[in-house]
Amino acid sequence: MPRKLSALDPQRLDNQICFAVYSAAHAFNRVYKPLLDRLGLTYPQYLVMLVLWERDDVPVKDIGEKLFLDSGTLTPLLKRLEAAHLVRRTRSSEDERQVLISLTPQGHALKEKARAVPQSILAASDCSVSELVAMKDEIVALRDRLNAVIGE
Amino acid sequence: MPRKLSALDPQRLDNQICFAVYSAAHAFNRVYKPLLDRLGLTYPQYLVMLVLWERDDVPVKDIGEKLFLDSGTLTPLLKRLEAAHLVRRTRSSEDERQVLISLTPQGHALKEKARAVPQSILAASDCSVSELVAMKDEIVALRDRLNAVIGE
DNA sequence: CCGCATTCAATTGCGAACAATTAAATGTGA
DNA sequence: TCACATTTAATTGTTCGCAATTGAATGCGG
Repeated sequence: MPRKLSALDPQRLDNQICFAVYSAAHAFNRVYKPLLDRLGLTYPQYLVMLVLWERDDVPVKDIGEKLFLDSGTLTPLLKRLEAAHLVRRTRSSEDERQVLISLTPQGHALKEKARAVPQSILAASDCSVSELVAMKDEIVALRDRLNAVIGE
Repeated sequence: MPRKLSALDPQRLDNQICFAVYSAAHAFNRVYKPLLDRLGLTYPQYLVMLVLWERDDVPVKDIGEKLFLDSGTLTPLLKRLEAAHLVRRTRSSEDERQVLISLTPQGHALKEKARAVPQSILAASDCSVSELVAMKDEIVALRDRLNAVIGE
């Protein structure tokens, strides 16, 4: 009978990388919360703003592809950003199916106020930049392998 | 003016480890979905079952500490597991404030049916066990450092 | 023993996340 | 041109996740 096999038991919570990732995501969320509260954003809203700060006037679909989110998540989220006067939602005239998301002046201005956020996160990570970059690349590679098997 | 600094821009989406973790968590969720559907569980419910398969008759608080979740999340989730006849919820007689969660026979039996899940995830990860263990340990260490700064 | 803080679960309200469906616009083939 | 499939958002319904509050049980100091 196994006695000290717990360190190898694949059915054990602490041996599962998925739980490590899951709980790390929540930990990030909790660290971000007070920083983003000051900006009036939730974390997913912050991600959308990051996308828009890189490229403005983007269809909902493109945002979804960048963030791996669908319209069921994005539509209400974008309506809240619109209600907060950070973005505008306009039907494309070329393709009436698309809704283009563009930044308002307030949305643009928020980028400056958000500049300190990544530094705060880096500090909370208590880790060198190079270590974080290496981890990030590994996690992204894992994510992409997982996403690859979704469509069989 | 910066031209090719995007690889260093800390405000760029793809440079943020938090987004890597966030999107990897969702990717795991999508891979788990079809596997857990067969067990009639969601991913957070599966995590609770993993805890209970390790130790039965646990107060809600202990489950919350293991999974970093609070009663606002766990109470309704546990009620759904109870409705599915996988767990029982009983007030502790020693301390009437506590609700003890115990497995039903069906709940116990589900552990066998769930045995194949970690292997499927490993296969989807397309990665050696030792690599995954190393990544897991790094991510857990990062998570614990993040959680450490929450309470200042 | 009593008053009071603490602990624990439950509740309420809001914002994701996603499956499934709907509806409108567009593209394509006969 | 017209039937039909595809694309794109929006909608509906269920489940998380958490902040804030509530209420009951417990523990502690005086």
